[in-house]
Amino acid sequence: MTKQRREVYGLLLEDASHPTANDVFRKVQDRMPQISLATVYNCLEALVTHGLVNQVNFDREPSRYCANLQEHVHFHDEASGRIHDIEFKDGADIMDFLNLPEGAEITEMELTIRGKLPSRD
Amino acid sequence: MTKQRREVYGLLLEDASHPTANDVFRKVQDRMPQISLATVYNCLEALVTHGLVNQVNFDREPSRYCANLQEHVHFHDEASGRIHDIEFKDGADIMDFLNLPEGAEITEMELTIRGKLPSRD
DNA sequence: AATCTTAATTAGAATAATTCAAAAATCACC
DNA sequence: GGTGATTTTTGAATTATTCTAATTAAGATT
Repeated sequence: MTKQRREVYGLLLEDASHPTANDVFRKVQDRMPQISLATVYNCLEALVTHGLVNQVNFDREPSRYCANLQEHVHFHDEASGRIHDIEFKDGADIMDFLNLPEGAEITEMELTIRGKLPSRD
Repeated sequence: MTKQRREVYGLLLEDASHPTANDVFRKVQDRMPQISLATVYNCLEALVTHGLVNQVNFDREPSRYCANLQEHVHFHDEASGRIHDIEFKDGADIMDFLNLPEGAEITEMELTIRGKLPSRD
């Protein structure tokens, strides 16, 4: 854990907006003006490979990063453009939904939903 | 529907391997040597926007295209590198699995699974 | 404290998928 | 068959990300 990694990680812990590498770069620059974009990419990669952070890909958009390690689904609100974390219901198992061939093993799964959230007035 | 679009579409109907734009380009070239990669991209885009073809994104890999319009899930077999289409069980509704806020509307969803399929000997 | 070793950061160039722009070709319709 | 609109082509541009080489920093060792 270097200064830079701690800074990037700290930012992700506070900021649940699923920022891109560039977003992270701009925000971290406030506190470490000399940091480079490549370092931000390196830090994010290190955090991801060490399992502290998840990399989230949506369509062909730039990757986003989030420090919410609990298993969850991403909901892209079309109105606001924001991404929300949605949890599974208790006891829900995706295997129950799918016609998976006998003996298939799931390593990892990613579910992304696009839609509209009710506007809260 | 132009010659090129028909060719690209025909290929996708026959080829369920979820080819990338480049794969499509190389294969279509056999029958239309003068076609350009940009045209393949244009054709794919046209087919996608007209709803004949789905664009599938997995992590940061190149987009893949498939003409299977039935709602399905993509299973990335880590052993073979191949992508398989998996269908939902009858009557399965993803809404039943998720703690979605009241009133949320789903426009579109994409589920991708990484894992191992049993090797068939 | 000085030095050695290793790993991380930096800056900038390189890469790869995709998109864009302009000119040429093709198509649909009169 | 001509005309206007749309596509294709070619090649250049863009953008996110990765790579490279050089520098710097961080510990460990004397």
